[in-house]
Amino acid sequence: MTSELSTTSYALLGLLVFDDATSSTGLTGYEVKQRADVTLRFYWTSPAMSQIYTEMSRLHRQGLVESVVERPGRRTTRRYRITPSGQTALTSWLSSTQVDFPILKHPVALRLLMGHLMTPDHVEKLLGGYREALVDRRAELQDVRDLLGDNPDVKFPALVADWGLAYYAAEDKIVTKLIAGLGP
Amino acid sequence: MTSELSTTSYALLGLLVFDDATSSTGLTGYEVKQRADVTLRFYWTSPAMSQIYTEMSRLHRQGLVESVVERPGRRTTRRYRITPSGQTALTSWLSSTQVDFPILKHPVALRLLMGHLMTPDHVEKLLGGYREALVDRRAELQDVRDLLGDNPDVKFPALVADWGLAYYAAEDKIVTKLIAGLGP
DNA sequence: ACAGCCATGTAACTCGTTACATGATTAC
DNA sequence: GTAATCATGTAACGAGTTACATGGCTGT
Repeated sequence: MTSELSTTSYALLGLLVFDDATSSTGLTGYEVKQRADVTLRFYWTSPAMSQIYTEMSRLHRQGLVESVVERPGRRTTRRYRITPSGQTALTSWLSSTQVDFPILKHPVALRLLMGHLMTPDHVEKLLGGYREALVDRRAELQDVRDLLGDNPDVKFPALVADWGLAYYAAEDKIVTKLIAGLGP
Repeated sequence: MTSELSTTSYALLGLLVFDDATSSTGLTGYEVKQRADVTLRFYWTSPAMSQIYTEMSRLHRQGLVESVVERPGRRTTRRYRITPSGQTALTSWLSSTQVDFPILKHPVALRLLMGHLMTPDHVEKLLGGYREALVDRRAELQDVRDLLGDNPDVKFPALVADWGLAYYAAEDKIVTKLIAGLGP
């Protein structure tokens, strides 16, 4: 019955697991998207709203999440919570599956490859623009990191955020050197 | 006429540009795949064979590449070369398009996020396994880098390869620290 | 003769996106 | 009252993968 799920499905299930720990009534699709935007976005992807909803129905169909419909006013809101079956599925995915090597889709590096078709000025602008974007990204992730603090409940998310921050720092250093060494 | 192409299309066009500089008769789809495997793979993706062929027909339909059919024996081989129109398209893509921030799909970081569902031993194995994979990857890229040498024709590919090597080195450092700091 | 590489393509399918469509609630 | 945010879903499409199907050429 539990046919193969995509990694993204498991990622979303992971978000629900964290919510579950806070013994809440669950998350709406909308809220799942918000969580994804501050976590998954940095080292996986934050799926589009439409995909979140499709993914939630899929998980529900497979019994990995349960949904409760709320009607506080006139609006219908559906809250999702992970089920014990979902917990099991997630844990077994964590332990059993072979872990793929990360995939990097780097438009800047791709363009730099063809640097001989650009003016030196243009190449420098390309890399400079990337550095700026990197600074912004890093600041966004730093905000997330600050939010996590040293709360032991989110020890691992904090570790991952630190990882991301170190990665952005390294990338910044590399690109700075790259720019400096362009002339000769 | 030149409707929007995907980044992957331009990446493949980029491979043909390098081949063109060597004034060859062009590349077969099969050879394009081989080139992609040693360059694009590290910072974009190396498309499946089937996609290479589809992409080549698309580029051909749009006049960005020309194809020559060879029949040395009984087998039909089609070689692709970039056209002046393709050169223009590539150059204008390089200068005009807004450059997206890199996308990282990191299965290891994603799993670490849910570290509280794993045993400490398992977490360590996860990260350790990643470090090993990283070493392999790095060696593969180093081979490519060595091939490029200091030939000025491939100055930019060499720069990008160096970038990749520095990235893998940084990642290795970060993960090593991460493993060391897991206990407390 | 047999393995392994060279070579090309189609078909079915999945994942994910954007566009479309709709409407309630909240804060100013 | 009106803009922003909350909230949910469907439809059409694109990009990319695996599976399928076919066969020539080369080295041992």
